[in-house]
Amino acid sequence: MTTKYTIRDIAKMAGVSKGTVDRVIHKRGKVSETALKKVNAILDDIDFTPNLIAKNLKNNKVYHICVLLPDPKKDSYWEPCASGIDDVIAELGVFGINIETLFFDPTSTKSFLDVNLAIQNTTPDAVLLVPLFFKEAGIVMQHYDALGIRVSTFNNTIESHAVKSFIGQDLHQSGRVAAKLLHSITQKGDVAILHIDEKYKNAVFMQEKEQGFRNYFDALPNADYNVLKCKLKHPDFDNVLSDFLEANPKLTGIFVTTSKTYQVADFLQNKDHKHIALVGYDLLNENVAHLKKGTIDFLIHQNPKQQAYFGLKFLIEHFLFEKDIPAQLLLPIDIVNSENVGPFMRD
Amino acid sequence: MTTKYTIRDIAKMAGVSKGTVDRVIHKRGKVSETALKKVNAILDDIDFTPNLIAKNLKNNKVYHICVLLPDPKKDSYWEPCASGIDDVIAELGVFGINIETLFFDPTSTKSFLDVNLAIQNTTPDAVLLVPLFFKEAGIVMQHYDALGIRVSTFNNTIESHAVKSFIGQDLHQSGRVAAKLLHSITQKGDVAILHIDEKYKNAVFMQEKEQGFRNYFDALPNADYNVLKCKLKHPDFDNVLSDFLEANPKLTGIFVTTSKTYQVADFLQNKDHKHIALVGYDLLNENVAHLKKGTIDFLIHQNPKQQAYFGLKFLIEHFLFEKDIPAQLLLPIDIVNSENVGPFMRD
DNA sequence: ATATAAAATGTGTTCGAGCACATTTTACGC
DNA sequence: GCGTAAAATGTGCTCGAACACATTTTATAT
Repeated sequence: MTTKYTIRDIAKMAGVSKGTVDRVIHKRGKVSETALKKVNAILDDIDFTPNLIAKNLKNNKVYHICVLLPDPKKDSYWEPCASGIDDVIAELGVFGINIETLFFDPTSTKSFLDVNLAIQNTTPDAVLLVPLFFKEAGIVMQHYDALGIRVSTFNNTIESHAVKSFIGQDLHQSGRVAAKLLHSITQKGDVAILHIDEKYKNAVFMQEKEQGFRNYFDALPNADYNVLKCKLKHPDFDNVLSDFLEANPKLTGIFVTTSKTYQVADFLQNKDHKHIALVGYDLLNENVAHLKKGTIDFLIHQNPKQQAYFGLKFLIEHFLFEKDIPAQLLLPIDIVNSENVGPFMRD
Repeated sequence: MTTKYTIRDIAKMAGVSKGTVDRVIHKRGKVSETALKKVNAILDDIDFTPNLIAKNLKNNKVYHICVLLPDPKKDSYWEPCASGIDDVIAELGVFGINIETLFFDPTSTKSFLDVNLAIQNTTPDAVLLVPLFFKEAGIVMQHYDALGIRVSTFNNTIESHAVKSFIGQDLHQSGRVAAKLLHSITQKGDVAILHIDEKYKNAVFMQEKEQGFRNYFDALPNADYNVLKCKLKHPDFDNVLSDFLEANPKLTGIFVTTSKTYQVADFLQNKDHKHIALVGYDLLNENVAHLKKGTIDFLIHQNPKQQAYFGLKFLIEHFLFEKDIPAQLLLPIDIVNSENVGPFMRD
């Protein structure tokens, strides 16, 4: 157990006043060579960490942080983020913190730009956002950079050196997890990657998952598997899928690369096929219902709640306690079946 | 955003001194009816939460908390706990906190009692412990209770009303998860529950898992499965297991109820059977090696690190920020295969 | 009415860091 | 040696809650 020193203790030990110690610690100058040496000698001896409680009390600042999410009303995938943010507030709200949550329309780049502009006008201390649109996100990141506003991102990466911190998952590995799951369930046969076109461009993320998925099967020693691929898009979703299934009777497993997995499950449960293994993404209510019925075998949980939680927590701890924000945090890729889904859903 | 009031603000609003406000808030008496009414009127109007930073600064107490674990040298299952505790210290160590980690021999009830006695003599503010031995844990819990020392437990439950807080997993559900996994992999055939006798009594936990496992298969509509059971114990581990496998040629899956799953995997990999699906517990290095080789299909992660993390964090936040400690926290039951094991292992 | 106890209320200090400002010391020119 | 600017150093107040202690008000008895 290390003794806790105060600047007053150090001042006494060095034979100077606490003002001088303070100037040395903060390198504010106006300190003679001799005094500097005396104080540094003490500081080298002991490990002094200033009392952050006292520091915060003196500071007495309410940090203002904006959180910018795609509107959960447009895509319920984002719903759990709110509870992640609430958790952070419950945890760190005792220190003065002002969190403002804002939404943009995930189908509209304009909405994204507009809301970011509004945020910039309020000059918050930091921003946590989902950089859904590559180009536009890059632009707003540069604006924040110029304004000296710290930004953290989560959910998806963008190629911008303005991004200082990212929370998310390894999507390539995520594809491998899906592959391994289908491999475990099906033993052999044809497996299909199924992309469902979203209104907004997440094609890059789907590709990363696909690559991981293929990468796994490619490396298998005996070629028991064929990896097929199918792109679905409304309104001819049902027709294309129907044709695809008829064309591939040996199909034993399907990997859906988006959270719209339930749409495939809806389709499959109406046909009375032999069971086709189904692995997809995210704990939407619709997906969980299929998971419990057995139409979906496994869901991969991308954990938007935890992503928002850590993103916000890191920012606040950075301001309050001067902690470093990790450049990247890759969260575990949670495998969920009908039996362990419970605790993941209490949000 | 709510304005932050201080006791001085309230004093001014109520037309009294901050001393009176303080007495009202802390119900210290010595306040006239009229003053009480005036202050309470203001307190009802606004929601006043005292500045916990200032409170802590005034308090200026270093809380002393003991953590008591089974010795990781005797059972490496406990190794990750240390890093969970380190995480808490990294997070909350800026407030004066003195955490002392102690170990007991998981094969010796005497060791458990001895170390607890030693802890009681140091009169810490709180204790976090693994109540491995039912009877002895119950006894020490009562001692702590009598001494007014707050205790939280994790990993396993004991029937004692002295237990105020428990962090762990739902073991019955955990057995169901294992069952569902074997069901997913094997489709049909015989499945076996395999208990490996430990030096210390965790029979009750193994039973809970067994009940969950059976419960799942019992509820399946068509009886494609037989659930078998086998108890293994050194030194005739290999013989008994060998006989069991020969006696049950239709066996397609095994559920091992302890972290010694690798011992079964070691055995299976030396026989050149057809593949028998294997599901077990915990991310010991030996287990993970088998997981990556494919000898073990799934591991259920009991997450000792997170258990220790939350157990300790709750205690500290209780003392520092007056937060309530949940009576029970059941952590997610993590399903781990060869592909998502990575992020769980960075400890 | 007045002394005196008792109750009520107000004041001032503490916790540790940070910073403004006051005070002291040093340097340098004449 | 002295004056003055500049550099160095020290002092004191602030943040908000808590609590000890000082002061004022009220109640009760004589």
